[in-house]
This record gives sequence, structure tokens and C-alpha cells, in this order.
Amino acid sequence: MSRTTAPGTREARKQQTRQAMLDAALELLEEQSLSSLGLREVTRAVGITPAAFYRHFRDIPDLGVALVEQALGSLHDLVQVLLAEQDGPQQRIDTTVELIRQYVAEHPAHVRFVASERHGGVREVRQAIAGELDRFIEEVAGTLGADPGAELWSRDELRMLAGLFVDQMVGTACSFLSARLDEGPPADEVAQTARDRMRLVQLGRQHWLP
Amino acid sequence: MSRTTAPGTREARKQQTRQAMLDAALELLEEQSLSSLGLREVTRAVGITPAAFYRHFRDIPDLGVALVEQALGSLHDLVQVLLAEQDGPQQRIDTTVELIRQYVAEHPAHVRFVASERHGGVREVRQAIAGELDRFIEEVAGTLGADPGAELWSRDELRMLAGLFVDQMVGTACSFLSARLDEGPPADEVAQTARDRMRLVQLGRQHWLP
DNA sequence: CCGTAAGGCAAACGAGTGTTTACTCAACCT
DNA sequence: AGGTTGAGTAAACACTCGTTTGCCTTACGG
Repeated sequence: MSRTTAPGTREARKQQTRQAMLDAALELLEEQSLSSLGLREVTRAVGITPAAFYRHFRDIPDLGVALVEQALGSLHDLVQVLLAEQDGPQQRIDTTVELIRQYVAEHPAHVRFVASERHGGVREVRQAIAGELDRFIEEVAGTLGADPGAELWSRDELRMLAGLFVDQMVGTACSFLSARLDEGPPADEVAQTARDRMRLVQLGRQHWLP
Repeated sequence: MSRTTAPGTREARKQQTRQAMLDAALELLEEQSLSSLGLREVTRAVGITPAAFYRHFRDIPDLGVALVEQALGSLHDLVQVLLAEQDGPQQRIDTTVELIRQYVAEHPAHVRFVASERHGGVREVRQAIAGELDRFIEEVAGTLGADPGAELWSRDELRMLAGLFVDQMVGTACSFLSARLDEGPPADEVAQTARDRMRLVQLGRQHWLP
């Protein structure tokens, strides 16, 4: 543990090309899915030799799970901000939908990747995404449990509700993405539907008993 | 318009190998996604020459949309049966979830295919699935509109609610599928969560106003 | 009954694939 | 200052891939 010269010119360059590969892969994945992504394709896009790939990843699936961490890591921050909000229910719904729309506009490739591979053909990536989404559900459940009127909700019921919200948010993000490609209803309509759905769920929540 | 010999020994054999290709493709897709499925792979599994593929499909995407029609066609019947039921809400929820579980058990490959390719890398297939799901939503919306107490629901609100139900059903099917692969919670737990979610939505529906 | 239409075959094409091997050469650590 | 480490190179390996061409064979239809 010592340091004689400038720190990590070595490691810095490595992480740099590693990141370049992740970015290139994400871009290539806009028009195909992970199980058809070629190792050579990625290295070619970055401008390095195929063999150099193995210095960073074992597999394409391996690169895939790195991509998952990166994509859902950024989303993690957004959820934290969201849960900290303390407005009324209607206000909260509006800002949630608006934040999702904004996130999709800023990171469309990340969203597309997660949506595609969540049920895609690569087991390791599927599991990585499922694990990350479970973490979200747990966080949301925690926040929901702290809300007033949630005293008699069981742990399982809270997770059920949180899962409903998370699925709803993921679905909304997908719909915003489709809107960008003119494959579905326009973004404003998506937003309206999403708000209504969350209002309805919120209503059900308020009248939930046993 | 005449018929001198036995009808369609010709066409029958053609449809037979066509169906064999669809079945083979579906099986191959259990471990990869459509955009990585090879034309040669399919013909090899069926036992015919690569060139023979073109007698039936133009592309792999073309085969994909045929697969969509086949997969969601069978589901169509199930939904019809479901909507005809006239029990109380709780009863309806229970049989719905049970029917989904049963459907996934009988047609796991179909479910997996639709789940994978709904947000997958092949545009034509995505659109085919979206179109088919829209048909479901329309049907469900129609039935929901006929229920007592739905007089003051607007057409858009009905579609919003129907979409929520359909998404919920698709998500439940995916979860049952994950359970089969030991990638998620066990089937019984999935069923319980699904029922609770639908109960909650049902509750929200009953208290919906404007 | 015979000409035609069409599903399937055999073979070849150029191109792209993952992986291994031996190598260079610059940053690293002592 | 000099030996070691490791990111990236260059080339070759044995495949697989989609597509085209010409041909065979058989059910079809007038």
C-alpha cells in the first residue's frame, strides 16, 4: 500500500475503455438483444482488438450484468429523491410520472435495455435485473410502511403494494419509450393513463382492510 | 374451382412442415431470443435444408409474427371464457389467477416467447404483440363497461382500467413462469400476491369517481 | 394424361463469429 | 533503475451464418 507516482494512470485507462465498451454495447443494443450481441461487434465499435475484450469481461453475459448495475444504479438515485417527497398523494403521483418521463428522455437506452432483458434470453442478466428490482420493492415498501394509516398493513401486504407500484413504474417507462418510437400512444396520453392508474391504486390502498 | 383427387395432400404437407418449424423455433427460443435465432438452426431442428426455409417465411422476423399470432390466438379463447364468468368479484379473481397458472403450466414456451419479445429487439414482432394486446384491452374494456355501476365511466377510463388488468395478467403469467425456473418466489406465493393485487385494484375501481 | 407448379435438396459463396497464442510496450512497484 | 505486470495487438483456428443457384420429384389441374 504505497504510492510513488501519479495514482492510477494505469487503472484509469482501463476503466476508460471498459466504460467505452459498456457505452458501445448499450448503443448497439438499441437495435438487437443481448443474446445476439457479438463480442467482436463491441470491440470494433470501441476500436480495439477482439482479444482485448477478455481483459475486461469473461463473456457477453458478464458485460450484460455490468450494464444492469450501471443502468439501475442511476435509477436508484431517482427513486431515493422520489421517496423523500412529502406532498399529498395527488402531488406525489404527478411528480412521479413526470420524473419517469424525464428519466426516459435522458436515458432511453438504459430503459430499453432493462425492459428488453428483464424477460430476455440470458439467465444471468434476468436474475441481475430481478435482484435489483427486488431492492427497489423493498425500499418502496419501507417508505410505504412509514406512511400514516399503514400501521395495520402486514409486511407481505406492503411488499405486494410496493411491487404493484414498481411494476407500474416500469410499465410506464416502457410506454414512454414506445411513444418515442411512435409505436404507441403519444407521451401525453401515456402520462395521463399512468396518473389515472396510480390514482386508482391509491384509492384501493386507502380502502384496504383485512 | 374443381377437385379431381384427394384435397390438399400438397398444402397439408406444407402446413405440416411450417408448423414443425414454428414448434422448433419456439423450443429453441427457450434459451435465446428471436434476434439471435438462426434460420439454419430452425431448419436443422426440423430436418430440412436451409434453402427450404424461404418456401415458408421471408425472414426470421416473419416467422416471429406468425409465432405471435399462434401464441396469442390460443390465449384469446381463454380470455373469452374468463369474461363470460358471472360470479362475484372475489370468485372471479380466484378463477382468473387459477386459469393463468394453468395456462402457463400448459403453454410455458408461448408465454416465455411473448414476455421476451414484447420489449425485444425485433420491431415487427413488438408491434404484432402490442396490437394483439390492444385487442385484449378492448375486449376487457367492453366487458367491464357492461358491469353494473360502470355507467358513469368514460371510454378512456374503461380502457385505462382494462389496461391495468391486462398488464397485471401478463405480469402474473411472467411470475408464474419465473417460479417454474426457480428464479423467483414459488407459484403459491405468486398466486397469493396476484389475487391481492387484483383485489386492491377492484377496491379502487369501486371507489372511483370523477 | 401430361404439362406445370412448388416443396425440398445439394452445393457453393463470402462474410462474420468466439477463442487461443505469442507478442509489444508503457506504466507500475520496489 | 530495472524487473514485473498487464492492457492491447496481430494472426490464425475452426466454425456458423444468410442467401443464391440449379436441379429433382411429386401432387396438382385442365
